[in-house]
Amino acid sequence: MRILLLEDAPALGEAVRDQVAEEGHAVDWMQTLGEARACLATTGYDLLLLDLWLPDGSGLELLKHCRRAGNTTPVIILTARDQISDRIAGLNAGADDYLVKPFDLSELSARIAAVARRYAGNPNPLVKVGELEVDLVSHSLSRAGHGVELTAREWALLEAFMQRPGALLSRTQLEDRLYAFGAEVESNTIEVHISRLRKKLGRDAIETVRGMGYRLGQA
Amino acid sequence: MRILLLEDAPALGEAVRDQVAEEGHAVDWMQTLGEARACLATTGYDLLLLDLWLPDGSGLELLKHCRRAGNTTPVIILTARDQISDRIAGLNAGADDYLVKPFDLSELSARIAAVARRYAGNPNPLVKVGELEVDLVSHSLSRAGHGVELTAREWALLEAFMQRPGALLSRTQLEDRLYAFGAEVESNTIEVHISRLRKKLGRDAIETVRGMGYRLGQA
DNA sequence: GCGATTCTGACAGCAGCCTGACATCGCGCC
DNA sequence: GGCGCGATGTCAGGCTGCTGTCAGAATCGC
Repeated sequence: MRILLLEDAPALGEAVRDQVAEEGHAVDWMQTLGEARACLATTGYDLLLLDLWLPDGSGLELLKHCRRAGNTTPVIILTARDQISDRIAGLNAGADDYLVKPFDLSELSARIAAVARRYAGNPNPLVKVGELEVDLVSHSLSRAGHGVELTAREWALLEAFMQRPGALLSRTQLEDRLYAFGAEVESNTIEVHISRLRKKLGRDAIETVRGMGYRLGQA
Repeated sequence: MRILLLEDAPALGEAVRDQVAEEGHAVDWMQTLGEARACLATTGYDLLLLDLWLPDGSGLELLKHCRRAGNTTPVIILTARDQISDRIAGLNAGADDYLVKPFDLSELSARIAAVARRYAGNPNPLVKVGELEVDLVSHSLSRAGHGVELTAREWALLEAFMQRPGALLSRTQLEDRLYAFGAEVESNTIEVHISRLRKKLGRDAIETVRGMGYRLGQA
């Protein structure tokens, strides 16, 4: 396959390039958005490996632009640390998979192989929290193997928790997350939504910290 | 097979010619409408590869002319990127498939192979979703074994869903997909098209996720 | 036991969605 | 050019069920 690698860190870029090349793929390694854009305009690729944070912009922009243009080339995102928010944004923008830095080169190989297979009908990547399996692409969710439907607000709540795993979120933080600026909410809306979420996810899925807020259970 | 390639850009034309020739097909590469017309008049082809924008006119004219004359030779259109209107016009004019520039030569090979298979009487690979069978190559579709005709917009919608199986697509994503940049759409066009698609595909084919978007049913 | 806090069932209002009807546009045909 | 037809965009009326609100019950900490 012909692969475009966009990664500004020299050490990592070189390592990835060598690894992938060794497996028989043709790799074009670019270090800036501009270069990558130029390559995309002139060459067809079978796979894109995108770092999100680059000196001249975000790889997300590149991805969105491609998708808007009808380009369906598979994309694997390389995110810094455990920025689930980045992953969510990436998958929403049309990425197929993601890898968290630092990653094992053999894991990268596995994902590349998986992407190749995906065209044979493999499922979307899943994020697991306890007995929950979250599919950020299809916005679907299963609990202990059984499908669960969420409403828009419930999904937004769950996303808020997933972006900062294990974090304690105050009611105010959650409100800021669910409602646009200025849209003040009175009463105990958040509590009600937490209650509804618990009914669907299981009572222990969300832990109450009295006087402080809520936390997504790690059980 | 004997293939007529009509493409005025020298670099691309040469690359395509070499690639296709390498796969054992006979290629006649022409750079103007006039030349191509002359070839068509004197030679029988198994496949036409048409660029739409040429120095002396539009490949569309050639295509329409052929179809009007009862010529059913398979046609693959090579469009500049983002020109969705061109694609729609091309398909309406009787093209069998299109490729968006820049495209991967291997993708071109795949499409040509698909044409060759059909030519040899073998069916294209079908994608099945529920009771639907979709042939993305020949742009044909059947529901529960019975053929279904879709309009251009309906195809574009269905394609968007098929390219990311199971994904939840927001109204905005779908709009980006159906309409070129800048062509702002007001009102509930997407909803209406979804409704029309459902009428043809069956009510359960497309699932509504209130407040978030739509998903192609997996049933 | 008592106050503070949180949970949850019930309900009404309305945002979001569906769909039939109509206007418009482009295209082919005569 | 005139005509007919199908595709597409727009709109409005009607319906569904999400969502915010409230109040009473339950729980917690002391």
